[in-house]
Amino acid sequence: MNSSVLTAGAWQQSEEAVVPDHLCSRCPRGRFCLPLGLPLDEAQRLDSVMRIGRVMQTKQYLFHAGEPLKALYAVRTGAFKSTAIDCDGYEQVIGFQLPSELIGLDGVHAGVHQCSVSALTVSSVCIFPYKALMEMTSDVSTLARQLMRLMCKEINGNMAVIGDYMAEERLAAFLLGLAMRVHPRGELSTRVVLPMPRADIANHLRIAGETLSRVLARFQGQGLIELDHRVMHIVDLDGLEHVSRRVPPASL
Amino acid sequence: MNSSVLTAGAWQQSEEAVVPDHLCSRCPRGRFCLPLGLPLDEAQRLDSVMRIGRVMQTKQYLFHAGEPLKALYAVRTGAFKSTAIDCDGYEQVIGFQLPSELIGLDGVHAGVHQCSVSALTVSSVCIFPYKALMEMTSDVSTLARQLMRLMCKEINGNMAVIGDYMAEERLAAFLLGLAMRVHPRGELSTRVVLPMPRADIANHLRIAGETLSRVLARFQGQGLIELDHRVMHIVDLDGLEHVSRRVPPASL
DNA sequence: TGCCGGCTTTGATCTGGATCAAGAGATGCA
DNA sequence: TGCATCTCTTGATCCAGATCAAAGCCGGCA
Repeated sequence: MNSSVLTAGAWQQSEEAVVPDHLCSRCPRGRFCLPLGLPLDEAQRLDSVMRIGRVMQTKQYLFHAGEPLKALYAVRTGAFKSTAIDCDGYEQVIGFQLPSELIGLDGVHAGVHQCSVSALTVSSVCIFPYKALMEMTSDVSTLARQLMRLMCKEINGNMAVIGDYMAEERLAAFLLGLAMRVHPRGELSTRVVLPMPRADIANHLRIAGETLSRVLARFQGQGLIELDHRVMHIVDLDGLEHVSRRVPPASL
Repeated sequence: MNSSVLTAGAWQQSEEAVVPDHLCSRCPRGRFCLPLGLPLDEAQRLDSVMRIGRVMQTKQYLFHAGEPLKALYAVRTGAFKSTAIDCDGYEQVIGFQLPSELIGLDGVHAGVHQCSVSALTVSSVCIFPYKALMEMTSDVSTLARQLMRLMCKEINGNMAVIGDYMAEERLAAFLLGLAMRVHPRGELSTRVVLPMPRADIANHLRIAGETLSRVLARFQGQGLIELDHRVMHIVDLDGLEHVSRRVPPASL
């Protein structure tokens, strides 16, 4: 066993970390990733299925919409965005995936991916070949339940984008959501590195880039956040939560 | 067997019809209602479970949000609306239910209804006590699959309300959706009686009542529809579809 | 028959956010 | 090191739709 110990945040975002070993049952993220809730012996069965993906460069695609579902992926390091093409041919940013989050559920229903997923920064993933995973679920019912749970979460997760909230509410909810997800299942972190460009955030929230920029400036003026390029500090958590109050929590 | 024969539209909307008998396996709507796709012998098993509800008066509630799920309901005659209360205490119209459509799926997940459902006109329903229904699904797998199908449909059905479509697109999609649903699974009917007041439509589509009124006027001016109070004729189907083109079909 | 209270339409004005336009930092590359 | 490009911010203007306000219109009821 590798003796290096990871601190809670060591593997998050841009701070690359050496993973102690390549087993779900030993992974420091494991408690919050696909093996969440699995008893140790079942988590160990995941080890035999999981493979480590090659390092992915910025803008490199994990898969494209229309391709058959071959595997599910868990983000190991970095960040991804999933996009779809709308009926007028414009790209829609469906969502972002941070470390320990699952990618590929969009392809489960039809067996074909509905979105394209690309890396926002240098990133890496764990690969769970879908066929092998499904074979496991038949006798590991906890895993099946966990997959269902993650699907529901995915469905709910996009609630903030829908509804007719205004730009401030959407953005506040989005920033809080990110802050919650940086430490998965841990408490909210007040320092967040935004791994995506402004344009992607604006697209995802369905507001113009200019509006995003202005609302961010307003939030800073109101002392809700401090922002230096991609690095955000949440200064007034309660204030930010109050702005987003109308948007349902949408997270689990 | 009752010898009276119903024409395709006889039971729809305000035209009250005598139902030949009170069995799912004999019901003229059955082909498009809960028993859809069930082999005859399994449809007959539904008969033993189904009960006929009393006539419901306008504005009378079928159930309220927060009440435990006791039964699923199929609309027999009339129309219903389902509503929820948002975080500011305002009523949100979630959707409308027309004859042969199922009511109560909102309570399946939590065992407690998430919406309140009330009659828009004098209406009647078929009642399927949930417990008995669930006991059936365990050995009638077709029924379980049908229930899943209807749930997915319900989830998809509200897609038009989300997304950032403009008032014209939303409304065109809504009117087309109604026209499709009046003859369930049959072809679209060009004459539709809107069973709900304008205010409910506006609330559901998240536009102001005044905007709704103006867009309806515009549609008439453009020769897309003709409208006399609650009675709508679709004049230019292709035109209406073109206006709604950006909104995903959302129906099955 | 005439009045009252819901609905629905129509008009005037206001506003959040989009769009257009231009400048200011960053970042990359030769 | 300097130019080109991309990203982000800031300012000006425009527009869809909300809001405010005031009629019509209809059905119910005394």
